Amino acid sequence: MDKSFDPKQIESKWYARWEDAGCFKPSGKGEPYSILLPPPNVTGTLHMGHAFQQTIMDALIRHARMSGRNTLWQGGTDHAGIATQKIVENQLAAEGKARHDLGREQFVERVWQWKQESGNGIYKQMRRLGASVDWSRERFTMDEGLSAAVRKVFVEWYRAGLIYRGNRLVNWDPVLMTAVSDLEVNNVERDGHLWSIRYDVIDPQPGAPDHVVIATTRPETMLGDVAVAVHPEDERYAKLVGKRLRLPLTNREIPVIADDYVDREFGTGCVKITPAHDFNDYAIGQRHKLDTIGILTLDAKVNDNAPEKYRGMDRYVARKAILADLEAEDRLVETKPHKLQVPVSQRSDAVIEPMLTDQWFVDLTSNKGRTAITQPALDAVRNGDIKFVPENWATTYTQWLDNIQDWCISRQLWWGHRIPAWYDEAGNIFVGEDEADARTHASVQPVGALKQDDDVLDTWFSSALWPFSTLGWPSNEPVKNERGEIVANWSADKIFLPSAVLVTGFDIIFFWVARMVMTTLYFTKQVPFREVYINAIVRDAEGQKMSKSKGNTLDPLDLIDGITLPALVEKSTKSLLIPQVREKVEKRIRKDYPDGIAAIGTDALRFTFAALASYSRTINFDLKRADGYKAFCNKLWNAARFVLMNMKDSPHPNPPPHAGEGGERAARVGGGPQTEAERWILTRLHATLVEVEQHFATYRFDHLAQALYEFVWNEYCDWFLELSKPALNGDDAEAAASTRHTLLVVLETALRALHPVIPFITEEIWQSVAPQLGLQAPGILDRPYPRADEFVVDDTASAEIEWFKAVLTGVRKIRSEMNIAPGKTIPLLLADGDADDRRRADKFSAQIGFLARCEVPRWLAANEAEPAAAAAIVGNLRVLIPLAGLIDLDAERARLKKEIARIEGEKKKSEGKLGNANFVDHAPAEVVEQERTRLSDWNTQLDALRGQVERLQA
RNA sequence: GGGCGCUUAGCUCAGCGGUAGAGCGUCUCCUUUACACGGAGAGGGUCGCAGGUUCGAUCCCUGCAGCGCCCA
Repeated sequence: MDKSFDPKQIESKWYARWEDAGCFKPSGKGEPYSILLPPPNVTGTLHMGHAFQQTIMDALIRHARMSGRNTLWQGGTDHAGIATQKIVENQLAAEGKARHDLGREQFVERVWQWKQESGNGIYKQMRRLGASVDWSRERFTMDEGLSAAVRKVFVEWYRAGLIYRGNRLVNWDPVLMTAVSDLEVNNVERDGHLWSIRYDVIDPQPGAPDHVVIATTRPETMLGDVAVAVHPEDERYAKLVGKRLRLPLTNREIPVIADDYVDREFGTGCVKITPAHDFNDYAIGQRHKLDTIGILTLDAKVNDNAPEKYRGMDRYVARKAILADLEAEDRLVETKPHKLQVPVSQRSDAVIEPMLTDQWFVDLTSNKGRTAITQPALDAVRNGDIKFVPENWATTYTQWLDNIQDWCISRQLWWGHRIPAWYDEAGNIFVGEDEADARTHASVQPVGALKQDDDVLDTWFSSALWPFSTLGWPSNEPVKNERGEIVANWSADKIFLPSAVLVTGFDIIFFWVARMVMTTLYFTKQVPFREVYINAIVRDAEGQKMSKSKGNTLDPLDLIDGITLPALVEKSTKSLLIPQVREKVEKRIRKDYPDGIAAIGTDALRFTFAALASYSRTINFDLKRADGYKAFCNKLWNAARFVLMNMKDSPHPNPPPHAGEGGERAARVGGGPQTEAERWILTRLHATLVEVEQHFATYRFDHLAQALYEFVWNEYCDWFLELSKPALNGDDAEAAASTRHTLLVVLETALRALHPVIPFITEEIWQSVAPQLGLQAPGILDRPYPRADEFVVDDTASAEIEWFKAVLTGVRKIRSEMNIAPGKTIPLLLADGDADDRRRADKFSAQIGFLARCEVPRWLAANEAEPAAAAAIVGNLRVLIPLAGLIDLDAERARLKKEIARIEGEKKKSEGKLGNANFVDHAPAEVVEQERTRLSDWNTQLDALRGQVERLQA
């Protein structure tokens, strides 16, 4: 093995070998355990969030696989309707073409081509991350099988009366020219104005107002006004209710109505009502049975319902014209600055226009829809069939479902699942798997030819079916891909439903999680998953959201492979079009990464993600932490080097010295480990594995990572490896052989325990370690995940080693604080102490000498004069380092006094507690007892320290 | 407006009723035969503020302040 760990060399080879050997396919044995991969969009490349999420999932699935479960983690991607269509449209635009120039068929063909390239990029990235997904069952939301599932669901729900078509107000993106989900609309605060406009009353009554003043942020919509509303209890306008107003510019007559939706405090208390272009107004319009007058075209220009002079104007141009005309008529009473919430499309940044259009909806709110779909989805979480982790996300889920609207599922796009509905020339609707099926189920005789609906379904409609469509539903036959390979077989694969856990971001609880629950419950009568682990959102080290325009994004591959500063600047700025932004981003990158990014490798990146994955809802990704875990990988690597260097050089060099098959079993049978150090490290291994198992069960990857980190570094490397050195080189051949074996056993076990988090390095090292133990398995994946109960707990041995560590630490402290050169061998005297101390000192004398760099410790004879010395206190034992030529008397006195002061403080605290009758009476007995023990320990130490100071005064 | 969360060492974060922790950074010493991506040690925190519950509060409760997210 090389002297230091080089991720590049080892990562390249293992993934392909694992995949070729079929390691990621279900074993067919054991209890099923599956994880649903949130299918990445084919549009993109993987970002830090994906890398984080996939690390978590991969750790879980590898753990389950090694634990003997029949695991399935199926690979796949999502067609991402709008986003993908937009990308290809942009490509066309660069060629000076629009999608209509190609026509639907050719355009879709072109998207498929692009999907092929892009999807492969994602798969490559996932492989670099080590994600152990089963690629042989790769699915795509638009492949034939999944499309069949979409048609089936649509048709069944339609025939069950749960899908309907209606002319309703929807969020319309006038740039992309499609409806979008309310979840894809951001309300952004913008600076605008509030205009007050005077509408005159027709035939005013004496004593009653002859006009009203309405306030609006969108004056152009007045062309579609159908009423003015006031609050029913507003006395100012009581006499006007039922009167008619003259709508300026159009001369239309509109009524004054009363509705308690109106906020009397806002503006003048009069609200113009435009049902065709505002959601609240639409609701009022429905209540009062008002007309709707749409005044905008689908690309947000004024249409023919408006006076001729405004027709064809863009909505904002029209606004200016209208304000000017109102001003000219002296109807503009006031203009003042106003902050308002503007709905902006996440997809195009265009301002959303509420628009009355014909769309398809899933009924989630009528009695029928609620009973069939919404309520079961709520119940599944409320009754615990599905658990959220952390559990407070269940609140988010249930509150959203409690206030849900019908789901608009149609999109005016070309890329997606075409809606399986046909219209005849009379406008009748025919729904079916295909045209023939639609005709078969027709309730009326079609008039003329049938024409299929032009629209496609919301992408989430197909994603919602992912839990079962990927397993082959609804086909009863094995499903094949275009290469003729079987990718799913519902009758056999349904054992993987429900999946064990869904790992996903909180931002798609509504989009995806809730909808999967709805569809899966409805069509399979099962929950899609038992648990939902909501992973944190990855932010930069300062907690800022990662965004390209801020220049704080990180590409996981750049962390893995490293990148130079110029390359990083180039790649981060090339897609930025605005020079100022580009400059800002470049500046930031030069400041944050003056030397570029050093390669840390996949394993260190994954370990970092794990270490950061607490229940917190964001993680701030700190490169410095990643560096620390790179060092951990190197530590592990070198520990393995040490172990292997110390193995004897022969074909079966280290047969287990104790009978038994597997290494870990050998450690506890037969002669058993010969030294206490071995029994101690095996005890620590047991404790670590107990912890690890809990942390897997509770998704506390941070604790999991820390437990393994501490075991490997602070126990195995810092102590066991060091303790093994004297044993390996000592006279006791049996102890040396046993130690050699235990070094291997613990290392091999630690590698397996770590494998789910850091797969590459553990496999690489394992390949060298396994032959030493005579293990026959081809790779670490074929080995079982270690279990705590395979290792014997020996508390006696642990106590011995803890004593040893205390002695050694005491000596080291003195050496360091007294500036004794680390290389210098010093004499060591032992004084006081009890029989145990004598026994232990005798037993560990060689190790103490070796690790403390001292002569063999010698007990002070009963009547021997004690030399001036620095002392480490271990219980009743004093470990003395004679001062002569080594230590400054004053420095040692100062050191002791400082220590005395510290312990006096602790003692006082203890005495305070025990002197408090309330504490002694009320606190649990064991707490009081513990406090008494502590006090007694403080006293022992103080006595020894004070005695030592006195001796030095003499 | 409704809901959720956060505030602990210089930085990034654990802990959550009984002796305040980790990684990185800082300081000192050391190129000791696994590792300088290392070793040995040190320093560093009135756990946001104010009340309350309790024998005891960083931890539970209430209020306040600041920060953030989601929904309307």
